[in-house]
Amino acid sequence: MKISTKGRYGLRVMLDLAVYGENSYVSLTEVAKRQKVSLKYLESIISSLKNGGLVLSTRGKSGGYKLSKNPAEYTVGEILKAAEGNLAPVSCLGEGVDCPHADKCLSLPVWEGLDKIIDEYLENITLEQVLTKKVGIDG
Amino acid sequence: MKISTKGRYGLRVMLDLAVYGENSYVSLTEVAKRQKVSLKYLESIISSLKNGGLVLSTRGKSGGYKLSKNPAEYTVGEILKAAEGNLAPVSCLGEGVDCPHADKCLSLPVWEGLDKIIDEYLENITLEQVLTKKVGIDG
DNA sequence: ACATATCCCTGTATTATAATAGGATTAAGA
DNA sequence: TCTTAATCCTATTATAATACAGGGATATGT
Repeated sequence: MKISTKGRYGLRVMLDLAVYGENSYVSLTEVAKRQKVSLKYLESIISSLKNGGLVLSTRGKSGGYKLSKNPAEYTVGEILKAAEGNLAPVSCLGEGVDCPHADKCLSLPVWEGLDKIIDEYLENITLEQVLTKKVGIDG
Repeated sequence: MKISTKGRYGLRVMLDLAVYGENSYVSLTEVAKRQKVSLKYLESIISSLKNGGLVLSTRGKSGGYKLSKNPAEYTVGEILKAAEGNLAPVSCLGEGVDCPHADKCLSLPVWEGLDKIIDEYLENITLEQVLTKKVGIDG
């Protein structure tokens, strides 16, 4: 039950862009140095965020990436989903999956409920809250 | 964010023992056939459940495994923890881990909160509830 | 004694994830 | 035009998870 590095680094990149890219584009080279991850690995991760429309980019001199909206408008859930692809705790809950044993699977309701509470939790935290340390462990 | 096969199969073994081992020991060979998993793989999984005291065993003829208490007395959380080792969504939340960057890690509160709601959810479902399909997706 | 089944250890093939590297193409600013 | 940096593609290495196999030792009921 681990969040993959794609998800974790994806969130860190978004936080980095929120901090350092408020009115300008930030080059990935800078982000990679600050986050101590190779440029090449971040490249593959941010391409998912780009495809999901979570970040904007320009090429060339003084180019780079920046957020496409305000930190308060992102949920951690949408960031992790864009970076990881899928947050479902079992593969049989993925999009378009239709397990033939679903009707007699006793465990399935457990995973469905787990998926639901994870999704609800992550969709109710905004990037802004993470940034300003307003993420409580209670409530 | 996937539950590993150890956790999933561990839960299935416990459900199998609850159904077929109410007043006798069940051999792993039987469980393996029913669950369509190799005996050897199940062997390694059930040894964790045995070490955690979740199942009892006897060797020899008509030996096998059975639950050590009533299905209503197990939580899904304790079963998954015994089978998987650890349910924390990031490794820095594991037992005895003390990350030196914890104080300035913006993401950490997110993972702590996630860990907490996952744990609360799984600790509030009993094996009995799973068995009798009393696991609701709501509430 | 014998068959059975746990217990335990090593080994192995496959697949996925993690992390990086190299290089070619394209767009944009100075 | 030159430099910079995204975009995109393939490839490599290391590590972990998945799933199984073989075999030896030990305990147990008949």
